[in-house]
Amino acid sequence: MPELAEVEYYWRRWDSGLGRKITGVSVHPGARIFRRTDSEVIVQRLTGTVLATSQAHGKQMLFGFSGGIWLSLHLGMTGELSSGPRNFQDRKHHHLVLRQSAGSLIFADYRQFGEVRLDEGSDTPVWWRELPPLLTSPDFTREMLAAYLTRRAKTPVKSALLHQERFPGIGNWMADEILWRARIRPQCVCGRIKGRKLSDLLSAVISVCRDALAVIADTGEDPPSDWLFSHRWADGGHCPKTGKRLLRSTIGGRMTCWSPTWQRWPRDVL
DNA sequence: CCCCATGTTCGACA
DNA sequence: GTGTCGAACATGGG
Repeated sequence: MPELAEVEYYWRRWDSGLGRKITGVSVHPGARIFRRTDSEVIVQRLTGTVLATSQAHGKQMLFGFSGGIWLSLHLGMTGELSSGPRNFQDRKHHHLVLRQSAGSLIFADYRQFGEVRLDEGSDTPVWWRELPPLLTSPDFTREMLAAYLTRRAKTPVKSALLHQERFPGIGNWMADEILWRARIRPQCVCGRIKGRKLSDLLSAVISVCRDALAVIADTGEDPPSDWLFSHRWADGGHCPKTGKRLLRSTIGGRMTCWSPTWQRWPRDVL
């Protein structure tokens, strides 16, 4: 699930633990999510600290603890954050549980494409500060987008939108949603997107991020049925704009869905 | 048993 | 340097 807005939703599941002490940490040693930072290190460093801050940036989340400890989480394909009772009994996929007197903060990721990382220092980790500008911030500009499209001139725009170095938080369904709003075929190579279409793409990137956050981040609910979202998962879906059959195929190794008559630009592409 | 999956990384190769 | 492809990771669902 987790793309920009779902990450925002999950990140807030740990709000109940802010300002509270970590009395213990339960881990599943050897789980793949600990491939970067050993689970024992996490237990040692976090136990006894206070969860002080939390923030999200695209698909990344960062939790700050007293004593200059930073825990960052990536949800991968199937990661989830939640809270539970103090005596929460961790089961098979609850790989990391932070214990507090008032409750438990839980990270579960059954496929374990997600990752846990620990950094130390009085300020946020350097890599965190160097993350690319959020797509909803004024620092993400038309010039930036244009430059990236030029650099990836031969790449299908669908694939380019998945690059986290330029489009932090965009995932597979958001990329399809953006191109549907901009009325651009996903196979279109980046080098062809200029002028009016560049403007369409820019506003679609920003509006899909904004709207997804507005709709999903508070409740975790799916977007409404007038988005492409709910029609793109299986063969046989219909475009909410035209009512016509959606097409699906693989681009850059990822399932892609589009509306052939609605997204008819460029006309010579497929 | 088979195939598929909202992610990322890495190696091989053009 | 750019781009593509497949594999790998671990698990469950159809």
